[in-house]
Amino acid sequence: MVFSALADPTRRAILAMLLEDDMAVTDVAEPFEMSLAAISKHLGILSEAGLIAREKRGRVIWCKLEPDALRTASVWMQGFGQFEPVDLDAFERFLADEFNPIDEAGLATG
Amino acid sequence: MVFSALADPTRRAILAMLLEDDMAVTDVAEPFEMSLAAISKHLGILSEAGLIAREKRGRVIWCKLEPDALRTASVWMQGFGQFEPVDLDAFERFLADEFNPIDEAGLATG
DNA sequence: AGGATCGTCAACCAGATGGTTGAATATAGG
DNA sequence: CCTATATTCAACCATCTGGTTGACGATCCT
Repeated sequence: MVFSALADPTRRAILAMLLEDDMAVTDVAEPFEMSLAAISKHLGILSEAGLIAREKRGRVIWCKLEPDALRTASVWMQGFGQFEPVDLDAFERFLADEFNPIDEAGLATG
Repeated sequence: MVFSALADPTRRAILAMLLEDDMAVTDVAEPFEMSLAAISKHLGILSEAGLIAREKRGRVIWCKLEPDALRTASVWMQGFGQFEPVDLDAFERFLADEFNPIDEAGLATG
């Protein structure tokens, strides 16, 4: 379920990282202060929700954002929001603000 | 947290009901096959997430949708969705489709 | 005042969730 | 082939979640 997947700050942080670029599982895990297995589980949940896709190349699994699921859920939510068109700047603000999942998630500093 | 609040099908069903009109707690609970106390908890979570507001008039507490929180979260999600403007019809389809929370939630039939 | 209705609170319970560790699988490379 | 790397799997654990029931406070009505 998309919303359950988004409910966890670690997973939102992962999505934010993948917004920058596709990443290998190990690299996704690197900034977090938790085990690789935990991150692997999170990636499984994100994948199950359709929010990311995983593609194996050699022994490395590449993760990339799958924006459709988010768009879909966003449509649902906008149904309640009375459809004022959304502006890009607001998103930038959130990424630098308290809504920022990176701050909430237990990221290693450095 | 908005996304945790949205993660539960009962709560999404409640939001869909409130989209129609403001409702008293008892009336919100009526179609569900669970106790009033359970619904009261759900309303507390929705309220905590800023998704609804509750106003006491006499002994009745009226619940109404608070679309700002949804708009806010929707903005965040659209940040990942590459910002194609969203159309209203899509929302209508969801309400009649598998994304419909009313079907997922344990609603009494009739 | 007294009874019925509206809603929440508190205690409790089963199952889901998010984390851990250690073993297992698959691939790359010397 | 052998070892190191990349990732998942399985078992386990603590905490959160969503439900229950029964008691309670507040309000309306007669």
